[in-house]
Amino acid sequence: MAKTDVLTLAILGILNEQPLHGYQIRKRLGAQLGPFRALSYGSLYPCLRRMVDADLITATGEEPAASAPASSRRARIAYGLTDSGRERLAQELASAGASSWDDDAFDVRFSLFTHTDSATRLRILEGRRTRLTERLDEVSEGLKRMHERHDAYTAELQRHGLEQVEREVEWLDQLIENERSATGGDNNHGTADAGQD
Amino acid sequence: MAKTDVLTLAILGILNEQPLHGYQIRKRLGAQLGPFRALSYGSLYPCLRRMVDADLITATGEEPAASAPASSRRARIAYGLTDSGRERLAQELASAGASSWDDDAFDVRFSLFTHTDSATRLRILEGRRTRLTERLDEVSEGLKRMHERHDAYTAELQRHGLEQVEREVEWLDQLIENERSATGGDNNHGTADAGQD
DNA sequence: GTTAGCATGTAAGGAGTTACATGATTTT
DNA sequence: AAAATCATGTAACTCCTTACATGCTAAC
Repeated sequence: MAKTDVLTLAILGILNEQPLHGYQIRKRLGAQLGPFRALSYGSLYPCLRRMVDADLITATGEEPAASAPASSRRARIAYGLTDSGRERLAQELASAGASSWDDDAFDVRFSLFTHTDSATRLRILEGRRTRLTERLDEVSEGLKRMHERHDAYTAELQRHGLEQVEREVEWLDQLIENERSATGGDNNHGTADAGQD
Repeated sequence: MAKTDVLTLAILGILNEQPLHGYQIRKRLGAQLGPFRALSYGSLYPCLRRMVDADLITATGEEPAASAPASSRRARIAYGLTDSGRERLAQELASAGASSWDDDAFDVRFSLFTHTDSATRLRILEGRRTRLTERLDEVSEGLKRMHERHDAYTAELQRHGLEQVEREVEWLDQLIENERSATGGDNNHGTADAGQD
């Protein structure tokens, strides 16, 4: 099973809704994953190229119709998923490995939750939660063993960092709770939206 | 004026207090900048090498004393600042350019605030605050222009991201206020701790 | 005596950015 | 007609990680 990196997955998710140009993919990515995470073209286009080579997407050059042959517009390439790409996306959406809750992967997986089944959503949220609390523990351990104490500013930086992580954990707790109560009911939407129809 | 990257600055700051081995520098870095940010040796040692070449630090091999010539212990290298290194650190601590409030540089600068004068601290905090509110604005703009709406999960991710940034701004506001009231008084400690004594 | 932690390094490679190079379309 | 935005791409470079290679020292 070929490895799918985070960027590839994000693009697969975006193109699942509709074919788009490279430029538009970039904007979408920026809009979905926040103000940061704005990817450069120097990263995007080579990735699209690789995806075409791997037969996950097709590049459709907009060929000027017979109507206006004179104004041959510059290549505007629309990228769309192949069957193979749709299959790969479905595969990834059903998985919940460590790479789903890494710092850089979690938000991409989360932004695809509408197309993920409830059980997988829960596993990812819990995995992420465990990852964060592990970190919290590491810091506490580190603080205990630290012989040389921090100055006031360094301590404040540390305190603030811990607080941010704690809040993230609370956020996850809420989401997990919601997910659990929804599962008890009837709501399990989107299970196979990415699959074959 | 030679450019000082973030890692170099962090090391300069750590070695200003006492000479340390590479291994210890790494631990310190991890302890000061949080559980993440743990640097690999593959990054650290080449940087130390560059710093030695640039005459910012000296590498002192621990030579076995006459007492125990048999157990010639493996090279344990203590790194310490040169005068040139101390000068460079003082220079950096007095500056407050854009590179002081970038995501990856801000916490390093902050962890050195004890050795930074009050005016510079204030400028850095304000610069960081401006950077963050600019981001907040960008997102709002983006949301306004977005035609295709987000699904519930993507919206939640966005909301949470904004909330985290807002909290960071509140944190900065507190720090800025503290800094202002302290300046009014007498407190301006540490101004030239890194300078010549 | 064996595991865990201390200690130093190199080589290969991954994932991304910046700067460059080009040109079309829409808005002001 | 100028400016902004849409649009595609490449080459060089930066920064960092992983995997490897080596060996000492303290604790259990």
